[in-house]
Amino acid sequence: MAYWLFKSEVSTWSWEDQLAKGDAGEEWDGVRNYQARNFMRVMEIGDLGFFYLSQKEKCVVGIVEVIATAHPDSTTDDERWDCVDIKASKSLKTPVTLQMCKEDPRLSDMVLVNNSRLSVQPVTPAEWAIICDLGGV
DNA sequence: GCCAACGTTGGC
DNA sequence: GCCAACGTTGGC
Repeated sequence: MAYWLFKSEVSTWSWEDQLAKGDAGEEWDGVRNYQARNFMRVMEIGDLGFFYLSQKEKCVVGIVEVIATAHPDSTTDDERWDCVDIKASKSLKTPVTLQMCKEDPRLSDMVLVNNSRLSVQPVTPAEWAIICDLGGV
């Protein structure tokens, strides 16, 4: 099982939007970046991911679970783009901010800290455990 | 609102 | 296949 991080903006797709979808989940569409797409292509059902808000909030607010492996993105006819389906698993008790990640030396190698532009990224088991701890889950 | 970092496009 | 130009993202 692997760990990931999904980035969104509140104005596009908020954590509340994701929660509202319940166990049915929703496809993580709109990704137009090869690196991000390649990560989605190797995801497996049951993989977990952080739900991160960029721009204003800049924090991890929840945990999601992959419920469908990569399939064509329904928002485009361009066959290059695939996406997975995810459902909300749980909310963090305390959002973990980007600043907290940057200040924690154990997270200094995190992709989020070093390559802020990548919208879907891998998270190591160690990083996963640290952020869950900081988030109170 | 600015700007750095990065990705993509297209001419050669 | 290289690289300049351009567009986008996201932190500050």
